[in-house]
Amino acid sequence: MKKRVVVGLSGGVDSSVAAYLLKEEGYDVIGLFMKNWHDDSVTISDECPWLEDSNDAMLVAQKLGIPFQTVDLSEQYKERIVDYMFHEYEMGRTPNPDVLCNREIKFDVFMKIALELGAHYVATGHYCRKGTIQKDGKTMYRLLSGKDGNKDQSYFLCQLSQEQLAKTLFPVGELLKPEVRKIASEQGLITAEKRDSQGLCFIGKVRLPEFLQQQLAPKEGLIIEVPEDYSHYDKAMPRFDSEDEKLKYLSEKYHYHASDGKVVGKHQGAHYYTKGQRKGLGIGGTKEPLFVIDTDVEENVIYMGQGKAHPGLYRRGLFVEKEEIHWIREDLRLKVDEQMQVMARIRYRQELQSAILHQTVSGLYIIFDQPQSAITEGQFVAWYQGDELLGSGVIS
RNA sequence: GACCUGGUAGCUCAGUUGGUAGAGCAUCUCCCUUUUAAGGAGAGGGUCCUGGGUUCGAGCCCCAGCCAGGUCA
Repeated sequence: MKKRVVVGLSGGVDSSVAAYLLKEEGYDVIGLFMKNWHDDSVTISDECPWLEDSNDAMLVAQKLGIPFQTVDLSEQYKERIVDYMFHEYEMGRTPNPDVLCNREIKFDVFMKIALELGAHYVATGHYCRKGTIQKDGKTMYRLLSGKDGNKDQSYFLCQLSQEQLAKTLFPVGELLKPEVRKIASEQGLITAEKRDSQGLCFIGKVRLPEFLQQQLAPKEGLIIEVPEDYSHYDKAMPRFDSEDEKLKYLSEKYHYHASDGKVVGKHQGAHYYTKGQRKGLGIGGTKEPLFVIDTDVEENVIYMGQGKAHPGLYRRGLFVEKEEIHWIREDLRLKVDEQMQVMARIRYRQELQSAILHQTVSGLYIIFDQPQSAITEGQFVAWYQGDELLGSGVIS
């Protein structure tokens, strides 16, 4: 009896090839396209993207001779992703909807539908790999980075669980992008030359402030430039009575006040902006570019610092609340006071950075060897050892 | 009131001994990228405060005025 796999066909080349490879391996493959969003008014691209994508997905399924269906998950998307997104921005944080999309939609709602269709596995076109390891007689699943270092998408799957991983296949993870395109081309798949998708996975490219204005009303506020020699930056590292105090100190955020700098302009809402941001503030006249170093949605003030090297941009550490700590490798979960040497990233495609995890009663501190630029609340930090993504959490 | 300094792209400024203007930042576009950022490349943009004058020719010299900042009574 052939094992059944439901492939999430997105209408792109990666999932197309994933479906092809599974079929070649002898699986009973079903193609399923999910529609997540149908409000085209906020997208930048001219045509209606999902219609074209679903059509391409269908043509690929036809070409491969596999059954094809479309499911409309836009309800669940709105509840679990879009609402969360607005809420996070409203609080002045910067969410990562695509990480949530995988945890909540593709590998939850979608996966359940697949299982109802009798599937043993769900497969996607993600560039990452799954491994297994036997431990105490149990099989543990490992999430490994894609072989194509340039396309590695393990970060987007950093919130998956063992249960989700158990039922998942990543057929293109061992391939490089050019190889995927070559296979698609050889098989005459219509998506072979199609551009890689970009932007939010469910909407595509949007102008963020415009998109957010649907629910977050503009309100004018001040932009303040904080000088490089702001008094709190060059404080000498104090002595600490305990390890906890030191961790706290290293991950502490700066708390600015309007009097800490000079007014350089106005903005239309602090919740439209994120730390590290350079474009879109419209303030010129400086020698070096201005970067957002903090946003205060309570006071509706944006703080900026001049130059890539501004001290306000950098911090040695960050904190993840206890209930936000997620271990894919549950067996490696740290106990209070334990530490672990890892490589970590605080956003997609950031080069991995050497860091040490410190588990405390209240949560997990991550202290980097090198100060990191624009550590941003709401984004996910993911930690690795070698190829393997061990766990992740929301930066608080 | 007198004197001084300055008024050049959206902003901050540079412009050599007079030969019809430049840099950074901002903006826009493209590239990169299934988050938000960042990063890379390119483009657009100027009645050189106004009015006279000198000169073959003035942003640069002269005169008057206007505006801004400062100094002195």
